[in-house]
Amino acid sequence: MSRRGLPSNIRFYNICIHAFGKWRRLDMSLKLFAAMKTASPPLVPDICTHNSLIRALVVGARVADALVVYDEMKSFGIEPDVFTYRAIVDGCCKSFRMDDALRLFQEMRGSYGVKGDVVVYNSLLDGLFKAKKLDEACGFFETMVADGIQCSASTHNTVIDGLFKNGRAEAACRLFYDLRRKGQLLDGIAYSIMVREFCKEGKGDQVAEAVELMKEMEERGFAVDLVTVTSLLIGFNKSRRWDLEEQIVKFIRDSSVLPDAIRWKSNMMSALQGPQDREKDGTSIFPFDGNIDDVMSLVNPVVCTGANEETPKDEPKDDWCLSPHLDHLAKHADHLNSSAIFTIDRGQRVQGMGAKTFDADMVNTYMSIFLAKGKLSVACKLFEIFTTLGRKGTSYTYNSLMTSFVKKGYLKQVWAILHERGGQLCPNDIATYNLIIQGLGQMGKAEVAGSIISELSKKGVYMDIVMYNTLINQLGKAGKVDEANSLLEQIIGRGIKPDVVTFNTLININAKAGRLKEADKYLRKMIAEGIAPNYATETILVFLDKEIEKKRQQPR
DNA sequence: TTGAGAACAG
Repeated sequence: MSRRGLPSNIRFYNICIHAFGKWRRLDMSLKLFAAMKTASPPLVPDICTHNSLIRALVVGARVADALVVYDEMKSFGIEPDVFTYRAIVDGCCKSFRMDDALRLFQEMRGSYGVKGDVVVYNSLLDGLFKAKKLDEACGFFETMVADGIQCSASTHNTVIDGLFKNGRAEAACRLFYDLRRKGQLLDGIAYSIMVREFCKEGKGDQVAEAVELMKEMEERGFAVDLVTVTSLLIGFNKSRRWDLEEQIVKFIRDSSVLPDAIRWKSNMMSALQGPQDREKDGTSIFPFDGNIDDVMSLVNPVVCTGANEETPKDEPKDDWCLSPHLDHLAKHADHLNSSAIFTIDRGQRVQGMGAKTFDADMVNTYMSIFLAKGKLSVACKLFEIFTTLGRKGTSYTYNSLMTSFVKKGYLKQVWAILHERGGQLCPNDIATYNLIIQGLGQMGKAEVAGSIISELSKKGVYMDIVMYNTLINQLGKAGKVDEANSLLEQIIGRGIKPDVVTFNTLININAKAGRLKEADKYLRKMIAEGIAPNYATETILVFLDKEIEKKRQQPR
C-alpha cells in the first residue's frame, strides 16, 4: 500500500496524535510526531500538536516528560494556551506535583496572560483537596471567585467531595443542601457523593436516607448509575439492611442502571482481552473513513510500491527541530508503552454492547473477571453482595474462591511484574497494582514489594497513599519496622499527605514490635496533624494500652 | 475537571 491516500496536513496529524494519546497509545502519538518530519512536505508542529503530545504524555503517566516538553515549547517561542494548561496542570495535580501545578498556574496568569477557564481551576482545586491541603484548597476557591471564574457543577462536586474527604462532613452537607434548596448547579454526581457518604459507615438509618436520595435523583432526572448503585450495595452489605434491597433491585431492573452495568462488564471484558488485541482497539473505533492501514504504514513506513512522485528522502531535515526531548522520546517510543505500568486516569470506559439480563450469569462473569484481574477482595465483596441480593444459582463459594484463585490469579501477575514483562499483563489500574503488592506481602515477600516500589518511583511512576500504606504494613509485619517508619518521610517528601490509615498502621506495627515509644510518637503526630482517628484506631489503641500496661507491670 | 471498587484492626 502507499501513503498516497493520506492527507498530508497538520490537522490530520494533530487529530491522530490526539486520538492515540486518548487511547493510551503514547508510542503511536510519538511516532506520528516523528513522521511529521518526513511527510511531504514536512510539517512543522504547532501549538495543537504540542498540546496533544503533552496530553498524551500525561495520560501515559509521563508527567515529568510533559513538563520538559512544555518548557521546550516555550523556549521555541510557541506560547502555551488554555488547552496546554488544562493538560499540564491536570497532570501535575493527578501525580501530586502540587508545587509544579501552582507554579504553572501562576505562570499562566502572569507571564503568559492566558485567561484560565473553569476547567483549569477545577483541576487545581481537586488536586489541593486530594493532597489534603484543606486550607489551601479553600483559599484557592476564594481566588477562583475573585478571578471572576463562573463555578460549574463540577466545581461544587469537587468541593463537596473534598470537604468530606478532609473530615469536614458538616460543611459538605451544608453546601449540598444549600444548593439543593436553590435548585442550581447541582447534578447527579453531587447526589452520588452524598449517597456514598450515607452508605460509608453502614449505619442503617443513614443507608435508608441514601435510598431516599437515590429516589430523588431519579425523580429529578439524574441517572442513578453504576457508581451510585455500587455505593448503595456496599451500604446494604455493611448495614445488613437487606429490607432495602427490594427498592434497589427494582431500580436495577427497570432504570437506566442496567445499560451502565453492562457497559461496565464489557469494559472489564475488553481490559481482559490483553495486549494482543490492542491494535484492534484502534481499528474498530478509528474516527476516519480512511484506512487504518494507511496510518499504520505512516508509523511503520513501508517502501512505496507505486510511482514515486513524491520522494522526500533527501529533504533537508532537522532544521525545524522544535523539541529535542520529543525527538528523544519518539526514538524510544516502543519502550515507552510497556514501561508505563499504570496510568493516571482511572479505569477507562468502553462503549456498551447489547442488552442482557442482570442475573446469575452476569454475577459469574463479574467474578471471573475480577478474579482474573487479581482483584480478589473486590470479587469477594461483589460475590457477597450479589448472593445476598437473592439471585440464586452461583455455584461458587467464598472459601474456595479464596484458596483456589488467589494463588493462580495472583502469582501469574506477580510473576509478570517481577520479570518486568509489562506486555504479558498490563495492569493499568493502580488498585490492581496495590493488590499485587498486597499479594506479595501475603507471600512473605515484603522486600520484593519494596524494591518494586522504589524501582517504580525511580521511573517517575506515580503512587498513591494506599500503595504506601500497604507497603508500610508489610514491612512492619516482616519485622522491618525501621524501613517502614522511614517511608513516612518519603511520603511527605513526595507531597503526599499521610492519612489516618498511615498513622494507624505505623502505630500498630510499632506497638506490635514492642516499640511503645515510637507508637506513642506517631499517635501524637497524628493528633498534631489534625487527623481524626477512626474505628480502626480505637482497636489499635486498646492494644497499645494493654502493651503499655504490661510493660509497667513487669518493669526491667 | 468531579463520584465506587484497592490499604489499617479483629
